[in-house]
Amino acid sequence: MLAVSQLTDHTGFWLRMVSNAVSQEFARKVAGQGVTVAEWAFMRTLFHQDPMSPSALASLMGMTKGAISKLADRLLAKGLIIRTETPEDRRAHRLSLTAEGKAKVPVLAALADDNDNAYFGTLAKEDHDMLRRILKALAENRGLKVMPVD
Amino acid sequence: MLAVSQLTDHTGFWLRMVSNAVSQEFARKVAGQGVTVAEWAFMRTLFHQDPMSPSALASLMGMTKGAISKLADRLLAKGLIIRTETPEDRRAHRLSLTAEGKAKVPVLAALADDNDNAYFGTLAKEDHDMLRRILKALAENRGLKVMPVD
DNA sequence: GTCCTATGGTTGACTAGGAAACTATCTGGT
DNA sequence: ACCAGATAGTTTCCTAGTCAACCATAGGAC
Repeated sequence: MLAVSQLTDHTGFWLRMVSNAVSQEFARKVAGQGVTVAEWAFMRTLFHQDPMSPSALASLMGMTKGAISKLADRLLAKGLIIRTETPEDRRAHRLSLTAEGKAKVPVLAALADDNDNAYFGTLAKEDHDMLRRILKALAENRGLKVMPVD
Repeated sequence: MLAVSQLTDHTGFWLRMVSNAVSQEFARKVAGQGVTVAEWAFMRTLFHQDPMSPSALASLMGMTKGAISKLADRLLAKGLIIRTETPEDRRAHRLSLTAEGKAKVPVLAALADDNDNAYFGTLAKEDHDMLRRILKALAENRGLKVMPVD
């Protein structure tokens, strides 16, 4: 059959379009603070449990340990985290925010709040609630639990 | 202020989570047909207007001309498109689907339909309609018009 | 007709991630 | 005690984008 559906027939198309716009705008905002979105996700995760091992980070962030290793290198170079060895297990490392890193998290969190508001604050409250409810249901349906970083 | 909002407080978080899951699942499906999502978007665009210049593709797909140039190289290597010079303007090229490329589009389009259905077909009709309406409104609010490829 | 600039496309340097190979260390079975 | 996996991280190679420099050609000003 040669019938090719329109792109805009797909709900996934609109979802992706809006999601990309929200993410790209956020990326621009955090870039103003000298960090990438992945770096922000890393710092936020550490902020809530500090210290943490690279592999725990990888699992929470849905990234490979290779990616985490390099991400940690960059944050280290920026002075936002420190990496220490553990005496109990000489293979393991512990990652921890520096004072500078800790101080940056609330600033970035405020940008995240702003960004969400800028996009979804324009919706009527009932539409916003509806949207959240449906998205959450879709996520739970699928058993999604990993942080969306990319 | 040290209050750092929860990740899950943000609608953008849920949006990204679902959007990524839908896209990654689709990427897996088209990979089974030997193409990437970007290649599919390229072919679909060409299918609806053939031939087309690389720069027109770039503009429609929201990618740089550099990316389109390399994408075209890959599709060329796979025998899915051809690249011809134009006599009127010796700088310009024209890209066109091969017979094989043309034949592949409906197959891939069916996968896109399947994927959308698999995710959103589970919603109650009124929820699905609501979701589409809200997403479209958000997109139009922001004047979004570029195809979300990434 | 000759420049000067705009345009179409390609290429190279760079970024960020995944997959898999690799190194070091730990742990459990014997 | 030893060795065979298992586990923690790093590194290398690959892919797929962007950005900016580049080359070729077109087209207009004069």
